[in-house]
Amino acid sequence: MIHKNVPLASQVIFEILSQIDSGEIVTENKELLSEAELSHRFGISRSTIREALSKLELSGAVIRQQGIGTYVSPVLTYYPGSVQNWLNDAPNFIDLIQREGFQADCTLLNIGIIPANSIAGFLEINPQTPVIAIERVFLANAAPVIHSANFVPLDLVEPYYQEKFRAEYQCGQSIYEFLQQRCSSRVYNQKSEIRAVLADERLANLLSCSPGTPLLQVEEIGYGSKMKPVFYGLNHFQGDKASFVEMRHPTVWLRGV
Amino acid sequence: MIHKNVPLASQVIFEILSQIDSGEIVTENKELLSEAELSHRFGISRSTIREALSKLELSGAVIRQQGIGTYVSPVLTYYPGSVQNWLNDAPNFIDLIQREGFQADCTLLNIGIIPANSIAGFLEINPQTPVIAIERVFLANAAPVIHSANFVPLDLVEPYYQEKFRAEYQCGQSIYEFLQQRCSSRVYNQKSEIRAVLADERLANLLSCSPGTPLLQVEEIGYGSKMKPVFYGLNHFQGDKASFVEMRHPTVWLRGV
DNA sequence: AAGTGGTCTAGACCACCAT
DNA sequence: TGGTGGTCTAGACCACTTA
Repeated sequence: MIHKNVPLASQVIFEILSQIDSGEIVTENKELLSEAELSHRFGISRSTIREALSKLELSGAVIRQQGIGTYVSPVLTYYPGSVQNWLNDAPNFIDLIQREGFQADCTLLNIGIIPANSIAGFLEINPQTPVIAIERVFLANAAPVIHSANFVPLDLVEPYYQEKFRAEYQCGQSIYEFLQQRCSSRVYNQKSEIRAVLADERLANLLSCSPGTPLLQVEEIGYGSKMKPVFYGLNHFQGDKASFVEMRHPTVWLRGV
Repeated sequence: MIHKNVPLASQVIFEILSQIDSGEIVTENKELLSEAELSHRFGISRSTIREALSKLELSGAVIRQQGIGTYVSPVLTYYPGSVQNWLNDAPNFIDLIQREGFQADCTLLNIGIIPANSIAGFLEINPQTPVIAIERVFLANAAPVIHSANFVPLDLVEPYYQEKFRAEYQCGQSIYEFLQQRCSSRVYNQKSEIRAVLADERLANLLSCSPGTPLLQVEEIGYGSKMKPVFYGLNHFQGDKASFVEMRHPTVWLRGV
């Protein structure tokens, strides 16, 4: 069942993940069918199969070993049915909280236009350049768990929206959705820096915890078209309620060089 | 200057990074030469050029935009000459500390054979199965900054080494080097979970900080051949002295699905 | 020796963006 | 309209592992 206007490799990814769930194409102890076999079974060239497998490998879903075969990650075999989660890891805090089974809410603390000042460097603009600042708290079952501050250069925001953002801002929206909808900008790339910090008076107050509580601080710079910085974000997560999971692999591995 | 037995794509990656540094193939405002132009200039098929660019994109070094072009990451343009660091992100704590300009040292706290017990699940073995446990502290300019505990199933360790690990263990070695050298195992894939925690009495003592100091806790499971778990690690980083940097990008992005 | 994934080519066509 | 990156194919050969 081939759809038009959807890359074959994407459809192959979806098919492979689905059939991993149902066990159709996993021969035994996590081993996947060979590339040649998949190519034949789907009626698609091996190059395209390989492209799909590459993406799956990079997302940590499988590993491939020359001369042996392709193996399925325990993350997938532990949680069969997790295909959808695997594909859509959209970092929307509301979704993130709901996915964990909590009632999710968002409170807007502040929204306004200020000079970039100390974050000008991250956004590669002048300190006087105005940015739109958005400060929010996200709640899980009514308890605050994430504090989030985002800053977007004002000249990116579409003119019509600059006039009425106070009235029309949608609080639950992720910064990516905001950039897409209000700035016609996509985030292509993002630099994240993760640290452990203690809650100060203000954060403790906003997150309903005591000062000195451990927090995960995530500082982000998002890059849009032509590597132009489109937002700066500073987020704090309650340490005992949040964690980051990451699958790692050798990124650029140079054999012999 | 083409070498044999080294994949062309790897050589292309190296050439591209070098020539980005020297500015040869960056036309203006971070824009790279087109794929066709690179293909012609290197005398290599466009598919191979594309493979190299894919890896560079996934490592965050460039972004590509359909209909526009390929752009170089600020990480590279900010720090020209950083090519080598970009290629070798070997997670060896000693190197990591030295790279930041400190004197690096390592202290072995404990090494021994114990039953897997509570970490058996992570290693997919029985609780009674023996594992080799290695507990270390890493120091920067003589101040302890990282506490590291690693556990490797004993049956992976080569028999000859099981007898004399106490005498011959090399403390500065990363767990990856240990697995390679003493277990003939490679780590293909790794799951990392990052949290913020407070130092307890014992950790505070080992890290020369007061109880209640914020720490980054990184819990790791390394997977080797055929997705077999080869080590479990629990590391703690002094929060104010360590941070993780990560370049993100849409991992598996399904157009239209 | 057989089977696996890894590399590489040449060429075709499509989707997107600027002008 | 022309140029860019994105998709896809068919086929060849290489490198590695296991038996």
